[in-house]
Amino acid sequence: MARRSECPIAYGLDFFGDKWSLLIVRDIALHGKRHYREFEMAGEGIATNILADRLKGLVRAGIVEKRRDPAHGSRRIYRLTTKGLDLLPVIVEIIVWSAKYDPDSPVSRDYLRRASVDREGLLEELRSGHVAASETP
Amino acid sequence: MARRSECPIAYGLDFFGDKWSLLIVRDIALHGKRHYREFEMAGEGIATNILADRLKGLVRAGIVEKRRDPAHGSRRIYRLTTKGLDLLPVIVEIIVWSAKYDPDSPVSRDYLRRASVDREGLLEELRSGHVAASETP
DNA sequence: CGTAGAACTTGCAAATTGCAAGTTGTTTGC
DNA sequence: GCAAACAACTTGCAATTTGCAAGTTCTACG
Repeated sequence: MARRSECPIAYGLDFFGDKWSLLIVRDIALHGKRHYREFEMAGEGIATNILADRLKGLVRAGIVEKRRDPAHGSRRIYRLTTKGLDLLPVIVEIIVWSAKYDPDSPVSRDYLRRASVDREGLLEELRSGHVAASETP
Repeated sequence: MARRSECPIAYGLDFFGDKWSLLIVRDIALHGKRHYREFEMAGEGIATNILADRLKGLVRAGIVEKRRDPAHGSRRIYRLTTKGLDLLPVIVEIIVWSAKYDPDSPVSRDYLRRASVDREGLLEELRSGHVAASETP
């Protein structure tokens, strides 16, 4: 994949600039999902071939890591790498923006308050418990 | 456009979840561009029909506002609304992420330092001088 | 009036997406 | 230990979207 320009925004969008990739990151980071099946069931109704394609892209980009499930050999476990967890600030800002402009937003006032008053604390909390297996010492 | 789910991230991505929309916002917010022609020339080589389509979408979404250029009647001026300016935090976080992971990132160390140490000041500075005409009192 | 510049629109081929069905590799139940 | 059941994909194909090139419209400007 040749990059479009030197721009950092274009660089990022080349990895997650589509309607699905960040939703997969959200499922892992915010909803604790780890299996293919769970992503498929995630509410937005992603097509299974697109899901496979996006997961492949995220793994290739080093944002997500794929492993066998030690308990069930036919299952795979998907986790965020540090690079993937570092997308949390982007995701939080999208949440804040949407909460402001979506008249039917489900985001609580408390969450928004915390995002502005205790941003680092919120991010730290979201990060906790999400260390990819290959990156544990 | 029916929304995909109640999720705030999906809500946002329905507006700017593609490879081009945020680059147009970037051009206006960070590079001071205002005319169709300038967007076309912006380095990434967007196709003219796609540009027209994205601009239409951004205007419909209330993120960008379109006006006649008082000086040249055949020109149009595109500006960010408050809703569009509120995307700056998202853009800044994408810049920070890309700077960390792009080995050829052009983002200066000073910029990154400021983004973490003086986030609000940086955002305020980026916002300045970008009030859409229809929103000025 | 004729030419130019800016902002699009249109036509069409190529690529991507979405849907449905099929395949492969475990694991579980009898 | 063999059959049915999962889980994770892959494949085929129609529909939509993208990208490229060329054309159109609408104010200037000389």
